[in-house]
Amino acid sequence: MGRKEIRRSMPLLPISIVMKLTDLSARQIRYYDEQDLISPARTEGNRRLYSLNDVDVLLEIKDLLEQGINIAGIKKIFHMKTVQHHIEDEKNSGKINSDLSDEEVRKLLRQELLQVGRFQKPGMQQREFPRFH
DNA sequence: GTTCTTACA
DNA sequence: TGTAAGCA
Repeated sequence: MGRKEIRRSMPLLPISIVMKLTDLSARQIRYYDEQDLISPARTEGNRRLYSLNDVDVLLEIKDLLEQGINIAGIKKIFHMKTVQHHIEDEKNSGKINSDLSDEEVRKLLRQELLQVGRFQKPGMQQREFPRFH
């Protein structure tokens, strides 16, 4: 992890500030924490301290939520993003994906993304799904 | 005064 | 998710 990432993951903000920054309620922010979508640090007094990175993730969650995707779908999308990042890391570290080609992996991820549509909140209007390359 | 957990509508 | 209670 580089210095830049270390700064972005530095615990700095109390929940009141994060609420204003994301326009999410304390209830929602704590709930997404419970769902392991974010992992804010804690003070000695057990108060959550959020990083700029946490704020970014919360904004992403908010965006996906507004697109009608539920928590299960958001978790899946985040997981896919993680997998994709690992693939890119391997690629950049000189390693070669022996079993599946890069294109095949993207194809699989795309298929999974389409399945996220089954994680739509009931009674919500359909909107375009986020794109993956 | 602010935040936390737990519980209930 | 909102809100209230009782703590820290």
